[in-house]
Amino acid sequence: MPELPEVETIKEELLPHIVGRTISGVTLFWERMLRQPLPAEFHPRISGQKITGLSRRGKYLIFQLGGGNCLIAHLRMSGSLLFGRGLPPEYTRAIIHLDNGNNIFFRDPRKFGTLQLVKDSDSVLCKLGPEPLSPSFTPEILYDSLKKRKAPIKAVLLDQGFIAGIGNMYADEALFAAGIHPLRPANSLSRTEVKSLHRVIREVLQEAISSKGASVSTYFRPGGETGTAHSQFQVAHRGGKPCPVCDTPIQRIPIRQRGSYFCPKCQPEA
DNA sequence: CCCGGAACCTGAAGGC
DNA sequence: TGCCTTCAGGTTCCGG
Repeated sequence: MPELPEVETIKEELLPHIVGRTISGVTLFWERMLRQPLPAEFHPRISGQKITGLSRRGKYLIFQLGGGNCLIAHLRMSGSLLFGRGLPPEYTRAIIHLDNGNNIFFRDPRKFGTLQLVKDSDSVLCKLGPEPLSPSFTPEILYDSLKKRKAPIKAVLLDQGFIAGIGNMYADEALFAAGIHPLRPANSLSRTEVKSLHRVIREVLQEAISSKGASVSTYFRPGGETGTAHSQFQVAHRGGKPCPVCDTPIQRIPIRQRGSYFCPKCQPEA
């Protein structure tokens, strides 16, 4: 599932191939992925637009276009963007055609991914919380915001309006690295614990970016390669296996309908 | 505002 | 073998 490190990798690897190119057209095989505007307005507005930049905010990818438009993509759970020419891969839901014959294939078996063309990217991105890797995200800000939340810390880390870009895998990894039980009420964390959590969130995300993301299930990089971050996972998707620190079997419990993996000994409930 | 649960989807995996 | 159920989870929407 693409989370911040996966989307960051896609952005970095796609960017050199597409910036400066012009979109000759977009093919939609699954129209419901287009959030706005309606297809009749979408096609004439995007065709012929030059791609002037590509950026990431949270798990969103933002294609900056000439003419004051932005194309915003979200890969949700099973999406990937594959770059190339030739026949579209299986499960391709949209194709962004470039003027030099190359394409961006939006592959998405689960059909959860979205595209939207907007004048102002902030209309979509304004509800996101801080970027965890930005300098303005400090331990003090994290502590103050956690104080206002009594939901399980795991659920709060997944709230994109609280902090942007963390998904199920990296939330589990960060909580393990900080030794914090995922069900702990967010407002029960001590200043020391929050300082530690703040540090490991950054470390876990930064290391995953260095490994080009985690290829569990359907994540691929634009060239079709996988990432290797999952090979460094301590607890995520490792239910029943021994904790790498203490050998206790890793537990899996549902929190907000999502599988949460943790070590009951290294991450005590109290 | 805050919280929890359903809905959106489809392939994979497990049960009988 | 084959049908059926369950699981996977990012986001949005809805109800309390």
